[in-house]
Amino acid sequence: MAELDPRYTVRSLVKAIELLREIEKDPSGATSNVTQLAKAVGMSKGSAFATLQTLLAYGLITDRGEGASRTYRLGLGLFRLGQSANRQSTAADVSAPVVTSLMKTTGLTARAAVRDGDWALVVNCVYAPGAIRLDLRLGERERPHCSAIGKAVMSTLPDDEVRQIISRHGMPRKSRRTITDIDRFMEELAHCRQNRYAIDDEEDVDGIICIAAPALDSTGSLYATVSVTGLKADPMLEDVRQVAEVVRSHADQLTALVCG
Amino acid sequence: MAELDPRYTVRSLVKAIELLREIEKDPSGATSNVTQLAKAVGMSKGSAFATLQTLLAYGLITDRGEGASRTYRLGLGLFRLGQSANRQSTAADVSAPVVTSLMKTTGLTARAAVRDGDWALVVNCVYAPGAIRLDLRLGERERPHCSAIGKAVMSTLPDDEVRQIISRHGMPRKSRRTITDIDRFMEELAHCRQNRYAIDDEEDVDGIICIAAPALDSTGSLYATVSVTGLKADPMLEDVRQVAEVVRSHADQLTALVCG
DNA sequence: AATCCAGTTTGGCTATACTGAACGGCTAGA
DNA sequence: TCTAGCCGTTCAGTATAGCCAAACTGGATT
Repeated sequence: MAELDPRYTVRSLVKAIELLREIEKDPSGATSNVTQLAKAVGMSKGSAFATLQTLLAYGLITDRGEGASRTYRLGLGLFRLGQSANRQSTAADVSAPVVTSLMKTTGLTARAAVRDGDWALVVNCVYAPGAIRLDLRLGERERPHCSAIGKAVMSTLPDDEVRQIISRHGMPRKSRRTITDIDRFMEELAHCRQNRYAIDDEEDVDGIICIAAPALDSTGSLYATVSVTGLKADPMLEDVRQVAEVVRSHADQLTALVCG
Repeated sequence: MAELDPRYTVRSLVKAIELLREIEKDPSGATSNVTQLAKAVGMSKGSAFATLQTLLAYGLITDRGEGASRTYRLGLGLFRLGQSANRQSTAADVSAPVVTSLMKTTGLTARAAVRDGDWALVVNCVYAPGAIRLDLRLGERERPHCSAIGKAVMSTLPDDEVRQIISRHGMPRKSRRTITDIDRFMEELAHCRQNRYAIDDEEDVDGIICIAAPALDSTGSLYATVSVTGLKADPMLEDVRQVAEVVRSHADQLTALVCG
C-alpha cells in the first residue's frame, strides 16, 4: 500500500480487497458474515452484500451455511490466481539478477525462459549494450527443436514426452543447419543432458548462436532456463565451450536461489 | 461463475477480476500492457489504467518497465491471499465428511480444529442430535492446556515450543480437574503422543469430557485435529477408550484424505 | 406469541467510475 | 533529422452504478 493516488483509485475495488483481507484474517470464517465484514471495512450491509455476491460468482470466496448463519471464506479461485502469481513473479523476478549478471559476464544478450506447455517462453531479457540489437522479445515463444532454450527445456523431460511434443509440431527447417531428424535430435538431447547445457549453432537463424542451461527447483523439475545469444562472428563467442561453462554456472546460481 | 444476479453485481469489481484473469493468461507478462488489457476485457484505457493502479497499490499485481513499455503481472499479494485461501477452504471442507462420520459413529458432537498460533481453532462442527446443545461454536479458540483439542495440537510440537506457548498464557484453573502444573502437563502430553489421542476429562468444564486426535499432512506436521465432546454422564462415553479408538481412526482417515 | 438477529431487498441520491479525446515521451523508420 | 505511430498518462463531463438507510423475510430463541 505504498502509494495510492486518489485520482486513480477505484473505490469499490478497494472495498472488495479490504473485504478479502478481512476474511483472510479470520481463519475459521466463523465471524465472517455480512454484518461483521461490513462493519470491519466501514461500509453498509447492502454494499458489502453486493460485493460479496460478486466475489462469490467468480469463486474468489466461498460461502457456508444458509440464511442467518451464512459465512464467507476465501475460495479456490483465489488459490488458483495465487499459484499463477507465484509462477509469474518468481520466474521473472528471481531470475533477474542472474540474467543481468550473465549478460555482464559474457557481454551477450541474456535471457531466462520457462516451460509453457510445449514451448519455451521468455520471461526475462537483458540486452547486451552495443549497436546491433538482436530481435529478441520478452514473451517470445521458442520452438523446442531448433533453439537452445527449447532444447534445454526438453533435456529435462523424459524421452517419450519429448517425442510426443515434437510430433505435435513437427521439425520444420528454419535454417541450413536445423536438425530435422528426430533420432538425430534425441542424440543431441543426450549430449545436452550430459553437459547440462544446450547449443543452438545456427539451427534457427543463420549466423546466430545461442547457449542455454536449465535451472531446477527443489523438486528436481525444471524451474527456468537461462541463455545467451549472439552473432556467430562475435569475438565473445570464439570459445563456445568457455561461454557454455559460464551459462551453466549461472543456471546453477539460479537453482541455488530457488532452492534456498 | 455459476450465477451472477445483475442486481448484486459490482461492475468495476468484475472488470478488475477479468483484468486479473487476463494477466493470468499471459505467463510472460509481455503483452499485458494497459492498451491490450483494456481491449481484452472491453473497457477504455482510462478505466483500465485506474483499475490497474488500484490493484498495484494493494500488491495484487506488479509492474515492470516504465513508460511505453510498462507491463503487468500478478503480484505476491495475490499469492499470499491464495495461500490463505488454501488453508481456509481445505481445512474446513476436507474435514467435513470425516467430522460428520465421526458424529454419526459416536453419536457425540464432533469438531475439527486447526492450529492458529498459540491456540487451537475450531473450523468445523457437527452437532449431535438431541435435546442438550453444548455451547460449542465454530471459530471458537480452545486453550492449549485444558482442552483435548489443545493438547492434541501441542502433542505434535516439540517440548520446548510447548513450554514457550504455555508460559505465554499461563495455566489458569478452569475447573476442579484442570491441570495447572507444567510438569504434570508435559507428562500428560507424553501419554498423548504414545496413544495418538488426547483426553480432556472435565479439565475445562465440570461434567464435560472431550477426546481429540491429530491428523498430519504429507510433511508430517499437524494438519488438523478431530474431536468429540459430550457429557461425562452420557452413556456413549461409558467406555472412553473405545471412543478414543474411533476418534483416532477418523483422524487417520483425515490424514489419508489429505495425503492423497 | 413476541422478540431478536441475521441475511436479503428496495429506492433514491450522489459520488463515482466510465468514456473519449488530448498530451507528452519514446521508438522506428524515412 | 524529422516524422509518424504507439504507448502510457491525464483530464473534464456525464450517465450510471454503487452507496446508504430503511424496510422486509425467516429462523431461532425467550
